Amino acid sequence: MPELPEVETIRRGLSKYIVRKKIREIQVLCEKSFIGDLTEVEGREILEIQRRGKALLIRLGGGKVLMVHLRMTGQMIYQGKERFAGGHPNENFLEELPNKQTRVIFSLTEGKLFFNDQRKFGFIKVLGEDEVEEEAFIRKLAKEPWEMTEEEFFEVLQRKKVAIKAALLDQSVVAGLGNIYTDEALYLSGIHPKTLTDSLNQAQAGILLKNARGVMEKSIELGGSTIRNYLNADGTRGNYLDKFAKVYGREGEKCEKCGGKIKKIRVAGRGTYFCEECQR
DNA sequence: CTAGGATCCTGTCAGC
DNA sequence: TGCTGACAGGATCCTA
Repeated sequence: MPELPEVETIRRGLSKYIVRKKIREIQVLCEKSFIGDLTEVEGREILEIQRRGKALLIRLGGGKVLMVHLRMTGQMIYQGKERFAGGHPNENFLEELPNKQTRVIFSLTEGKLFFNDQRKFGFIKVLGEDEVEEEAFIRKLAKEPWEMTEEEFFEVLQRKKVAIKAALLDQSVVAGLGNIYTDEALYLSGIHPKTLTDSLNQAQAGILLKNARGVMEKSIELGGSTIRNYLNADGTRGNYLDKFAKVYGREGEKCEKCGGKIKKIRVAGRGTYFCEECQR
C-alpha cells in the first residue's frame, strides 16, 4: 500500500481539487469498500483533508468525517478538467474511469472522485467528528517520526523484544512506515532487520529515527507515487522507486555503499531487502 | 509477552 | 497455451 509519503501526497494534491466542492452523489460499487450511511454525507461540503499516519480524514460540513484507508492497493483519483491520481501506482492512473477496480464514485459539484482498489482491503468509513479518536485504527496510532523524540523512540524499543522491522511496521510504535520505507531506513542506518529492539543502543535508535524521517521527507518531495512520476517524460512507464530506493526491490544488485549483494529474506511475514555486508 | 500463520481479495509473473 | 503456486508498498485475528 501507499505509505505515509504517498498518503501525504494525496492529501496535498486532492486538497487543491476537492476542498470547497460539494458531494452531490455517491455510488458504491463494492459494498465492503464503503462503511456507513451514504445519505449522511451526500450534499455535504468538503472542508479540509487531514492525515493521521496512513489514513486520510476528509472533514465535511455537518460534523461528518470520511476516513479513508488505502491499505495495499487503494487509489484516489480525481477527474475534473485535470486529473490527479495517487496511491498504489498502476495503469488506473491513466485509464478511463470507472473501470473494473473502481469501488466508490463521488460525484462532486465539479468533477468526480474515484476510489479504486484492486484487492478490496481498503475502505472509506463515515464517522462523526467525535468518533474519530475512538476509531480502532486511529486509537492505536503512535506519533509520527517527526513528533517523537529520539529518547521516546529509544524507550519504546527498549520495552519490546521483537525484530526491529516488525516494530517499525507496527503503527502503535511509530506511525506511517510501511514495507518499503522500513527497509530503506534500516539500510541507511546499517541495522539488520532482524535485530531485536532491546539490543539497539540509544545512538542506533536515534540514527534510525532520523533516517525514517529523512527517507519519507525525500519521498514526499518527489511526490510519492503519483501520476507525475509514474510516467517518464517520453510517456514510457517508470517506477518512482528507481529514483531513491537503495534496497527495496533490488535483490541481487550491488550495494551502493560497500558493493555487497542485496539479499531478500522474510521478516515479520513480509519480503525484506537488505545488504548482508553493511547491515549486521 | 512473542512468533508465526491465516485472512481479507484480485492480479501478475515465474516455472513447468 | 494452460495450469499452479508464490507473492504483493496493510492490518487484524487466531493459535501455540
